[in-house]
Amino acid sequence: MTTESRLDERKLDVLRAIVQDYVATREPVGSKALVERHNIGVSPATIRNEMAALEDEGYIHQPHTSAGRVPTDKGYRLFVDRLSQVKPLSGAEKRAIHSFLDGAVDLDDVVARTVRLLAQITQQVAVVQYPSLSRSAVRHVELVPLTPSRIMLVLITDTGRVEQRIVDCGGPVPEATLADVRARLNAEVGARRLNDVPTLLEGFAERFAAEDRTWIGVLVATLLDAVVEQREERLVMAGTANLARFRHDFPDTVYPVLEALEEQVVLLRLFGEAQSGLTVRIGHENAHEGLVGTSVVATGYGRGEKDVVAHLGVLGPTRMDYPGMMGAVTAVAAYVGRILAET
Amino acid sequence: MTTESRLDERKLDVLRAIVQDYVATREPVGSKALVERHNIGVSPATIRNEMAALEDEGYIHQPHTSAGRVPTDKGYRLFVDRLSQVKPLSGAEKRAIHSFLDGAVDLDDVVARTVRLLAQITQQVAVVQYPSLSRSAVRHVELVPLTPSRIMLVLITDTGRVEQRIVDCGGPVPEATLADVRARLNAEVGARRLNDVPTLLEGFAERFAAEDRTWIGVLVATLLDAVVEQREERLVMAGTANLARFRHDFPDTVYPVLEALEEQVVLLRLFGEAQSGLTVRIGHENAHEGLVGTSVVATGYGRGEKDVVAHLGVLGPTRMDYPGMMGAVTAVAAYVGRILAET
DNA sequence: CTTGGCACTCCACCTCGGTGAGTGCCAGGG
DNA sequence: CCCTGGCACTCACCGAGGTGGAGTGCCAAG
Repeated sequence: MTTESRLDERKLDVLRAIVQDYVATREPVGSKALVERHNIGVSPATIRNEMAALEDEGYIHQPHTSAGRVPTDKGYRLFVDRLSQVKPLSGAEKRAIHSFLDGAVDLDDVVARTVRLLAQITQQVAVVQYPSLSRSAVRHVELVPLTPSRIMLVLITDTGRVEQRIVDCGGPVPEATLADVRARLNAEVGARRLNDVPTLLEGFAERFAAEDRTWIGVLVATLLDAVVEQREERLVMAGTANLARFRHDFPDTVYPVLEALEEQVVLLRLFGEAQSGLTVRIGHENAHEGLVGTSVVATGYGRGEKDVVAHLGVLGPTRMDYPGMMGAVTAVAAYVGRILAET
Repeated sequence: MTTESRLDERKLDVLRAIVQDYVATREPVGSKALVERHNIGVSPATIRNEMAALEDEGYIHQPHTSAGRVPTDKGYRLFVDRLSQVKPLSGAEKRAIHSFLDGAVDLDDVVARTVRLLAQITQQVAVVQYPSLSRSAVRHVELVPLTPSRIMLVLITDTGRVEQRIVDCGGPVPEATLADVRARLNAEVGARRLNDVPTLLEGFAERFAAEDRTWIGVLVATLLDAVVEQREERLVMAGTANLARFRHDFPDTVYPVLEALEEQVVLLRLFGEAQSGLTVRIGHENAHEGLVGTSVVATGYGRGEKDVVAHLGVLGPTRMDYPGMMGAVTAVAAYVGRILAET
């Protein structure tokens, strides 16, 4: 049948071998070298025929006549989808995750350690997204008087995130009123999802005495602002130095890549389109000019299977060790999830 | 006299011209090109003699025979110390600072915007240190019950920084007791410098009922931990992509520089040794292997002249526009200081 | 379908002068 | 005493060949 003839078993073996060798050596792999390194029981000439077919189908590509073959993005895609499996971490790496992450004191620290860890074990650029506000729930809202007429509003979420805003009330606010507002605010939104907060607080100010409604309105508005804040889709990154080590893998320079990485928007989109599970995006699939030539391996993380609060992942040249990266990313995500669940 | 002969006026002019031309063109500057671009009223031959003297004294250096001259670190040092003055920002740049920084909502945001701004106007790598805890004062300590026996401790400083810790009390704590502790805690340390907090809280737990002393002891210990936390010497960085643009200025590669920049310790030391005023550190003066070849222009910032809470600065190739960098760094520091003073 | 052989292609590397910018030195002039 | 023009010298840079080797495609035979 056609599927059999077009993706015959040995042809896939050849593709797999090409990907592995090219990832290992960064040199176009020729038919002879291939039969030497892998014990396929056929001659170079046979391999050449297979290669010609693979090239016709767009899985590999020849930089120039009389050079070996290099996988195309399509070739890597097939490799990831069908020819490889996630490589579990070594014991040493698992232990490294434990010792590295266990000392974290708060959310900032967890995120900071995670990103450095990921960069270190993958030797790539690591990106970790802060647990998104919108998917978490309110743990507590605190109102702290700074001066008689100014209040600091502190929003604490169950992911451990803390947001703060200063509210100017326009005039002095008695401590008793403040305590009342604080209590009713917490009664209203405590333990509720942030997504629901805007609905819950509709008409909140009207329940108070007329003279207080103005500043309470401002207060609520500020709180809502903090809740929906887009900026809060924050990211941290580490391991950019690793890019320089792979500079031979980029057509001319690392510059466009570094540039793309500094644009928060680009990075957020990288994750925005990602599924909650393990996602691999290869080369041109990234749909950003600076990132053709790079692949992203990402996954969601959270306090449980279903509860994805953000994403994390690594970015490197398309010529990367996909099975290894996938293993590292999933393992780190799982461990971070466990830590989040504990706090 | 000897000083006159060793640093004669024209020789300094020549050095200044060499630095300026080299910074502008990145090419070793020869005697002929120099007389053409600057209207010094002498011939190339004369300049050659001056150059030979400057080279003897170690201010400039010849990459190879029959090439022009390049300033040495010592040459840049003299240029910065005696041959240049801080270049004020253009109106457009000042306006950019305003519009960029004015929208900040909280401390994190101020820091994030500042570092991006600095990277953008200097076209170098920008580094901003978070206002250090140790130099700021307590604004408020909040205790939020999460479960009957667990409390979230939130420390708010007058620089707008917020620290949080979770405290396990081992058993249920009545709300009334908690309120009492909160009130007395704030009475004790409110508006005091963080440095003084350990002393102020000595014996704090003893003032309460015996059955509460244990958990209050834990609480105080956690608070002190947050106060002295070293990790809090945090930094943010932006503009690493600019390094790639200057890759021709680095002997072989940007890699060691990126690597050095990823080590928090290295960066902290960069600032740690810096004065509160404007500091320029050139090439080997940085005393870090990866950073020979780079210069750092840094300054302290804070809510006033005397009140330096942290540092910020830029890092780039030694071949940088020192007067411009110095102007940008001081201007940004001043503006950030003003914003801090407002909140 | 596989295999060895063969002719061909093209990159990577090296060598080798030519060119030009820049220097150091020297002797003459103000 | 300092400046200047002249002159010989040095050396990086560049482009033009020339060579070797790896790899291919095709074909005829097994």
